[in-house]
Amino acid sequence: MQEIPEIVTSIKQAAELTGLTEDTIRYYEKIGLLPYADRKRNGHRVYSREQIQSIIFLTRLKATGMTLEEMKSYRELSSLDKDTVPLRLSILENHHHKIQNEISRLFEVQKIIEYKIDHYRKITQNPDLNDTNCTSTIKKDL
Amino acid sequence: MQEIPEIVTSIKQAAELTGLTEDTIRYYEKIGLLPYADRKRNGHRVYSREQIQSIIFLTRLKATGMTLEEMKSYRELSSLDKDTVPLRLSILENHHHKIQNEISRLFEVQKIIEYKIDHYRKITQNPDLNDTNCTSTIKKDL
DNA sequence: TTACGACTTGGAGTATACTCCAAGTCAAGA
DNA sequence: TCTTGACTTGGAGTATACTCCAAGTCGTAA
Repeated sequence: MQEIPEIVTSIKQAAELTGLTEDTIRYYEKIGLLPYADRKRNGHRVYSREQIQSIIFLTRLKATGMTLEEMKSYRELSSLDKDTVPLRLSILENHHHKIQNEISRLFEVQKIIEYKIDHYRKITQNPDLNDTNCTSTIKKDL
Repeated sequence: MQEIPEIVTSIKQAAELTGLTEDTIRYYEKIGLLPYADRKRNGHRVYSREQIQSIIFLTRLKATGMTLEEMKSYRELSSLDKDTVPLRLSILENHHHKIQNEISRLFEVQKIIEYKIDHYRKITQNPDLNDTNCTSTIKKDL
């Protein structure tokens, strides 16, 4: 992780720090996922360290399968008052739950893939094995 | 998981068994991800148990983020001869690797979310806490 | 025989998330 | 002053993965 300066003075730098493209950052602002950024006198965007960190957090949520709309709801609530804390909490809990399921699913598929890899390894290491036989076993679930 | 009959005689049933919609199954066949299915005399699609299982395996790969194009490449290789085994193997190994990374990423985000949930819980359980203080800590990375 | 329901086809339309472009502005250096 | 480069905007275009629709076919039940 790069050091994030106190103030980020160009969209290019913001893109580098967040891993998004400049276009994507502008797009996120356009659809209201990111708040309208402050501009310099010449109209160029400026970001505080906190803003950059909040963008990075969004990219993490995105990486876990949250849609832009869901992130938007969450962000909109975050900028409101105390009353929304239970709502924010439930969004996070909900998402936590989804990720847990996702992780379980991934582990299951991982096991299936490992089983297949094993079969293919056996075939390559022992070319005398009847391929028809092996692949048909594998082909059962492709 | 439902029992899969030896022969599945309607696309509706195939959809129920695989969790896809009828339209999606037709779409997959249209783009060549699924082989052209046998038809009854009236033109309706029929599937063997093995074909249903292979569709289910595809849905699992998809759930792990494999694109339709990647699945298509894999499937096309699977229907070819022994020479493609090393290739199939490398596709699987590659994907296995990707899923491993994905799982690590998910765990990391899970930790961040747990941290936030914790903070929000503290706020709700102790309403006397200065909210401004707490949310600002959280808001640092939104 | 006619109506009905379950399917068929090709093709158009949609949602999501970008990605690209043209035309314009502004500040700094030659 | 002119050019260059980094940005700005609104809007159009693209990729992926469906999703929907109109028109037609087939087999059974009344």
